[in-house]
Amino acid sequence: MMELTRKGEYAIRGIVYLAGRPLDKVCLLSDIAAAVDVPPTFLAKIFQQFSKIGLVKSFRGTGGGFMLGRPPEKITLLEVVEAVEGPIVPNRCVAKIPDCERSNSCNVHPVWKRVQDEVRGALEAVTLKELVSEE
Amino acid sequence: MMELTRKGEYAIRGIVYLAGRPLDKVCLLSDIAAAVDVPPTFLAKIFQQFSKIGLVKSFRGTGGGFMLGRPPEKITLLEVVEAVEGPIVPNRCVAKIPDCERSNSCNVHPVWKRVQDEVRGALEAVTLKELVSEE
DNA sequence: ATAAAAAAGGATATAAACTGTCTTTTTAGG
DNA sequence: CCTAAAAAGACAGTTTATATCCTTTTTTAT
Repeated sequence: MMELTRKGEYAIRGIVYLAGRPLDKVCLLSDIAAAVDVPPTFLAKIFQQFSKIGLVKSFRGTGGGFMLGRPPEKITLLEVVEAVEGPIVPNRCVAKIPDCERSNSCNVHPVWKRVQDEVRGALEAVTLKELVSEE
Repeated sequence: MMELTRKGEYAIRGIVYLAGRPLDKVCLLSDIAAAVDVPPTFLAKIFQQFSKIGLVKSFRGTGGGFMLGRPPEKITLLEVVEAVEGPIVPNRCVAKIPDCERSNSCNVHPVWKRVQDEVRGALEAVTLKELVSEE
C-alpha cells in the first residue's frame, strides 16, 4: 500500500542526478537516462512534466538538454514527487475535492489528514541538495 | 499518490461498524454490507481475510455471521489496513525484501524509511474503539 | 537555406492491479 | 435432510502503470 510508482522512482533518480551535475551545464536526456538506468523515452515524459512547472529548464536543438530550474536547495522532494504522481492523498476524503460526504462525522477522517500532513512534511523537509551523494 | 483502495476503505467501514455493535452478537455479512454501503460479495472477501488472521471470528451455517476477534481497543487501524492492503511500503527500497541494492548509498532511502515509520505510527495509534462514533 | 540535433507532443500497446460477480463447496442448525 | 451462511475459487470488465514509437517543433551548425 501507498507505493511510489516506477515513474516516481525514476523522476527522483533523474532529477537528483541532474542536481549533482554542474548546475550551469545542460545535460542530455539520453545521458541522464543512461546514468540512472531508466528507459529514455519514459524519462522524457517525466522531464516534460518537470519542465512545465519549472522544476527543470529545457533547451531544444543541437546542444540542447536540461538544467535544474532552481538551485537544488530550493527544490523539495515533495515537489518532485507531486510533479509526477499528483498530490499526496492517502484517502479520497482528504483530497482537495473529497468524494466522501461524511467527512464531518467520520472519525477516521482526521487520521488520514494526519497521515497526509506527516508524509508531506517528511518529503518537504528534504531538498535535492541533501539528496545528491557527495564523495 | 499513496492512495487507499476501495478495498481498504470498505474494510475499515465494515470492521468499524462491527466494532460499534454489541460485541457478543453475531452479525450477518449481508447486514454489515447494507449498513456500510459496500457490495456484499466484495465485503465477503475482505472479511475472509480478517478471519484468517483473527481480526474477526466467523461462524458458518444458520445463525452464523461475524464477531470481532478481539475487543475494539485491542485492534489498531494499522492492522486493519495491512490485513487487506498488505504492508505499508512507500517505496520498494523499504520493503521487507527490498529490490533496490543501493539502499546503503542512497540518500533517499532514509526518507522513505521515515515516511514508512510515520504512517505506520499514525495508524497504529488509533484503535477501533476510537473510531466508532458515539452519540 | 539546409541539415542535423534534441526536446515536445500524441498515439498506441502490453501488463498488472483494482473492483467486482458468480458458482460451488463446506459447515452448522432445525 | 433441508436450509442458512460463510469459504473458496474462477472469471470478467475497467482502470492504471509502464512503457514504445512516430511525428512535429525548435534550435543550432554548416
